[in-house]
Amino acid sequence: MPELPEVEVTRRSFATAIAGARVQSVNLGKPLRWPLGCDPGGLVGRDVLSVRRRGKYLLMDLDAGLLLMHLGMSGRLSFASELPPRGEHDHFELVTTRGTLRLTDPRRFGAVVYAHGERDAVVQRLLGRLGVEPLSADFEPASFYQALKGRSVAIKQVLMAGDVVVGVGNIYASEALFWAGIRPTVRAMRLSRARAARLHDAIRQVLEQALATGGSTLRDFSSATGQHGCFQLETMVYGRAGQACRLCATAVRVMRQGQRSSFFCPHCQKA
DNA sequence: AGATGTCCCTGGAAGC
DNA sequence: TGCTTCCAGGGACATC
Repeated sequence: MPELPEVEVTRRSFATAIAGARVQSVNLGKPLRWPLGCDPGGLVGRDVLSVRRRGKYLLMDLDAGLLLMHLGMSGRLSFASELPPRGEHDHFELVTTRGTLRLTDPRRFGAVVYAHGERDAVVQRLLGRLGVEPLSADFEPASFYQALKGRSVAIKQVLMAGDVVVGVGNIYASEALFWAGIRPTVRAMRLSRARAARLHDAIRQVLEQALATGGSTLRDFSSATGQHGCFQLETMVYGRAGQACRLCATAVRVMRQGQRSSFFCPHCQKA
């Protein structure tokens, strides 16, 4: 499932190529998570200026308005001058003078939403509460520690919520907590300054490592030009319940937190 | 305000 | 072998 590294790899794979393109037509499949929010025909003739990323959202700036795109869990973008015929899971297509951008999403948790501009209510609703970008200079240990101070829930759930730091999904949350030596159940406000700093570093390193290796995930992922990650992410705990920890050989455990699976090593990760 | 639970969807795995 | 059930997950939303 696409988390920050996969979304960023996707963005980089087509952002330059599509910049300057003019929209020629729009094709819609089955409904996605939210309606497009405009007449598809109204996009025809618009120019694509750039593609940015905020959290797990891609923002495609047009000469008038912008498109917010989210890959959900199973979404994947393709961009090419010639794509295979549309399949049953292809639910959004932007045909442009530079090529066709296509969203393939079997589970349809993804979305493409039009906004008139940055101040549009839909932008505020979707992006307004997002936390800091973990790979930016704004993500620094002191303010991260302060943000955790106000939260009484488990640290894993705070990471996943996205209002403190964005882009960290179930896989990278589990992995970062492993590297930081912190059990997923520890209440955020109970973390010491030193442990918060270790977690801050772990989040950065896990995401940067994934990004550097092409955003490979456990499941099928490829960029908009069909490139796969250059290796399968070797997880320490995620998806490894019952298997030996790669550091200490203790059996990795799995538990449920807020309807999600959390994986941890009971020896390497302390309460 | 923060915390909690629910829902959306379908492919694949597991269970019978 | 073929059916049914469960599970994966992001994140908005309603409710407390």
